[in-house]
Amino acid sequence: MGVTIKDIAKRAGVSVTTVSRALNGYKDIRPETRERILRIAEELNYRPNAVARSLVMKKSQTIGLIISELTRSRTGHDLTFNIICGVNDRATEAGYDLVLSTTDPSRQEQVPYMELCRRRQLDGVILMGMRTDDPYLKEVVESSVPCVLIDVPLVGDKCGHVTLDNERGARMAVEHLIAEGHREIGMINGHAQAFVSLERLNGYRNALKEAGIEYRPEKVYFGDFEEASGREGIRHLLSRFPEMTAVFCASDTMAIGAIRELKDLGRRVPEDISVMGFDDIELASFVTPALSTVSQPVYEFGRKAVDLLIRMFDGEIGTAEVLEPKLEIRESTAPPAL
Amino acid sequence: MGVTIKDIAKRAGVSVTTVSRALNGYKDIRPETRERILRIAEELNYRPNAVARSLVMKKSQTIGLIISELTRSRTGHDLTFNIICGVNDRATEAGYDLVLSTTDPSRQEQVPYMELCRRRQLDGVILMGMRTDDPYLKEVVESSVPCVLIDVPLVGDKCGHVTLDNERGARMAVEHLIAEGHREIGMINGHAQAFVSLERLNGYRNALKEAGIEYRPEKVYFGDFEEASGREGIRHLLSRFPEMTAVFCASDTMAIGAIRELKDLGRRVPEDISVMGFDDIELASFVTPALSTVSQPVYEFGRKAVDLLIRMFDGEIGTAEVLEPKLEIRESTAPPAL
DNA sequence: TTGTAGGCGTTATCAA
DNA sequence: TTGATAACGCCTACAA
Repeated sequence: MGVTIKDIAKRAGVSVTTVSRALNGYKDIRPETRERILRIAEELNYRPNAVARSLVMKKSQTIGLIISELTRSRTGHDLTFNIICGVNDRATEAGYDLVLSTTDPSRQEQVPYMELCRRRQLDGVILMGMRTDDPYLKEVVESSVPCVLIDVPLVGDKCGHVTLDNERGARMAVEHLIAEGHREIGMINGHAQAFVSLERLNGYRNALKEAGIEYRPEKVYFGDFEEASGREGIRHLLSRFPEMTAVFCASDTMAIGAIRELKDLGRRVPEDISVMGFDDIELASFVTPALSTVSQPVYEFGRKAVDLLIRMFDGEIGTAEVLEPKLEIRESTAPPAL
Repeated sequence: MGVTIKDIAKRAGVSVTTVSRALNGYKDIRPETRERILRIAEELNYRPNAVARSLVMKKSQTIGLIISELTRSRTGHDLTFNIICGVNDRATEAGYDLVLSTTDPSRQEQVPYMELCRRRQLDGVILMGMRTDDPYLKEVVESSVPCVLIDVPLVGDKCGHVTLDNERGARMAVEHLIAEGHREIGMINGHAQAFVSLERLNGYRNALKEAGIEYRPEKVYFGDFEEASGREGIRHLLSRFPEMTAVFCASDTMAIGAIRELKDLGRRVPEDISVMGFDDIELASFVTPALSTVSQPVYEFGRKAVDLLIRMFDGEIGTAEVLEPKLEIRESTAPPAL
């Protein structure tokens, strides 16, 4: 079907070796023959067969993007999508193809991600959406194929990660609330199986501490990043701490849930209570009131992940890429009423 | 590095042929040897090398998902993402890997998508985001690799598509407006290079016609699906037809733009003017007022696309899969004021 | 500067 | 029921 170097060789009256050399830009070849071969390749509209090449080179020029529970959670959509874009753009620029794959906790047991790597001879892998209790995690670190984790702070010889300075982001958010005069600040956190939850909690605590405000664990509700848990969280917190004037949420989705619940409860945002989100998803600026939040450069996450991976291909060891958050103050936060 | 059938053969004291047969479930093999081989494969943690297999089988068990301008337009994100999910889920179920690829109009010239197909020996391709004037279109139809187009109504021997009944969707939307009592209805359409724009325009015209309302081309503004053009569109229309009491937009994003512009103009939605969207993106139910719109089963688009592709692998010819829209009435539409 | 030969891991065609 | 042997398309010593 397709044109092969054999066809070119025949037509050019040389051996396949020579064709291969010419095509791959080797210099031990007479300029004339080289020209001729290139011309013929052009004429025949030759395209190298990446599959055959991969087989012999043991490199596929392909990186895998493995996403845990792609479809499942509604929350991550915006984030996930932008990371995909970043990964895709950078990979394309660098001449790599991208294979997309997903795992469910259930499916993971049976078909570990390493299988994909070996099966397709992936040069490297980017993983996102993994929980701290994910059975894959150890497999990843021990693995011999270079991998980059998103939001999982592991570093190894051939394993790096890119993440946000989540502690700092959370701290900035709470500091802002404090600067506006709040002192009774609750937190609706993500689930404890996400690294970012822990880090954001630290940021919350540190901000309180610096301001001389006592940290009380009961003021932190653990949700699951989704809207419903934002609603539950705010009700839970409010029933116990009616004096609360502000709440910091570990995701915009939960913040939106909280705002909606507050509306149902007849409380005004931000007049009665300020709500701060995290992520800066597209929705954040469209809801009413527009959400104050912490913005993460997610598209950049994707690009950096590919960069890091490629550097590991070139022999570097894994590193941690920590990107900076940015505070995005909109309408859902304000000084507390007197 | 990896375990190959050769290793298994050696260990089992048989030839690679036998191993291959055993592994692939051929039946002309003695049960004992078969068991033994399987056991050894298990012990050695053997994984077939898909690359080698692809080379000889001339099939890669891989389908390509090619998206035009993935990053570029903000509009399609939600739609695009859900289609990706659908494609991914169905492909995984069916045992296909997915390679993601994007094209820019600029890049398209140099690296036609066919190259990817040949390079990676893709079994088939799903294309989305293509415009009617896309130079690729003819390449696609002429191509020998099976392909499925999203929202481009082409059918061929090895080419099918999945789309929405856009005419019907638009008609339903406008009929609803008419049923509520509107007679002065404008339209903010997408750009003319999208097939869906044409079909939605037809739906708008047909609904008017059936209701005995004169169709006037000047009442249709051609935008580009993005928010800004929704703002422009509504201003343009309103300046010419101040009597307008409702507007039908060919995308939610434009509808949201229109609503925002109306707010800036001091007009209330839906009291002063009703706004109907199209797509039912996530945002639609979160904005204020919540958007009345036409919902498309995008996730299903993705799944159907893969289904269709696989059927073509099995010898069927390309067909058209037309899915049904659903009206989603929320708060942005209401009967006109007297 | 060029060609020969071998191999990458699999499957497939024939014999045996 | 099994095993040589030859592909698949490409790359790379090694030889010429």
